[in-house]
Amino acid sequence: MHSGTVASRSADPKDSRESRNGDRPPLDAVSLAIIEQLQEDGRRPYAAIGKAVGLSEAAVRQRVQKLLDQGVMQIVAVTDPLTVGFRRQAMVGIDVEGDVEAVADALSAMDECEYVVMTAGSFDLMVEIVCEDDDHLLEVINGRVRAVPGVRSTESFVYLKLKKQTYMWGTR
Amino acid sequence: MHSGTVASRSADPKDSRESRNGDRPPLDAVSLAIIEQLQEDGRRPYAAIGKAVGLSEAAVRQRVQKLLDQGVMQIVAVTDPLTVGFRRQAMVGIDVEGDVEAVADALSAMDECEYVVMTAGSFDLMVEIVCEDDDHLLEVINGRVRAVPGVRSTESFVYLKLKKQTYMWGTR
DNA sequence: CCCACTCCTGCGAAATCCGCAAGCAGAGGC
DNA sequence: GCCTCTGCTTGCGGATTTCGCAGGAGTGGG
Repeated sequence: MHSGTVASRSADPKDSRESRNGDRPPLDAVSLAIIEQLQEDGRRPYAAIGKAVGLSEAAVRQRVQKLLDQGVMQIVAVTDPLTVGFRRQAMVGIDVEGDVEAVADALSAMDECEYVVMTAGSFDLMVEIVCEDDDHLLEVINGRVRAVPGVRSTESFVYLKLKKQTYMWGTR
Repeated sequence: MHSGTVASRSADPKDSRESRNGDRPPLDAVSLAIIEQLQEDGRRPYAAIGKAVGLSEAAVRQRVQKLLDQGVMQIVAVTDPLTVGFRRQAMVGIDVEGDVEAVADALSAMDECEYVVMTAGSFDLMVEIVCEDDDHLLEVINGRVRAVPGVRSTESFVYLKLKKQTYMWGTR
């Protein structure tokens, strides 16, 4: 991932956020510290986290549970797609006519779209696509993405090599 | 995140992969199933995973440990950057003259660059940048990214709204 | 003042983690 | 055939962690 919006409930497999994100209280320093701990190791025990942030084990547990319930945070395994059998990835910039959000929703519904963001600039949308092989990628981009009503044009950037990927916000 | 390369050791805070990714054995079906379980819930107990994938608790424990050690998988907390105080994000497409990989390495060294990928197409690199505010973003893009030797030109796509973000490869 | 609400602490009971040992089965080298 | 290596299983305890619940402290409303 990237940075990004997070599923509103951890049980929910997909996540297309409807609500604005600015509606929640800004998150206090202690919760930030807890998140940092879990960004280093998602399985770190609550007691250890408590020791690090100055809270009891039970308090940490309650905070973590709330952060998960609120969808502020998810604890998940992340992998390198290449080692898991997805050999072709691409970032696709999309030019839209009409309702950009509607197009974004349509793209979000596709399994192959891992990441959908509305942007300012010469593209209205940027979409990351993860596929098994070239045929699959071609089918998704030329067959399905371009077929979405409102998509005026697309430009693809096929991934050659992933150089960096982190999850460390808050840690700086 | 996105899809992406993963740190070669879970202890390592940053990750700029040097090794090719195709060098590892392709990962068997059972490991895939374990990863799927942990993508749903990074804290799921080993016994529960074992029940789901048809392995003993001890075997799951060994497999997970190996996957972590090998850097195939990481278990981490992921958040919505907006709720954690990073209000400006952008995808930046970069045109490079000379050694693309060297530029990628230089960008990877910056904390604000969350995601760096070499691409084919009208950009040589795509970089995701996470910042606190507009001033910070401006400073990073115009001050630091453009200053990297070999960067010929950049094009920025400021994030307006994140619509989707998942971590579910293998789950399809 | 009292009530409701939130957040924390402390404490047992239950579950999980973790290391270890012994045994078994399949793959490969020779 | 024999040996080794790898990986899984079963079983076992002890240390650790999780989890639910009772209780206290602080805040704000009526």
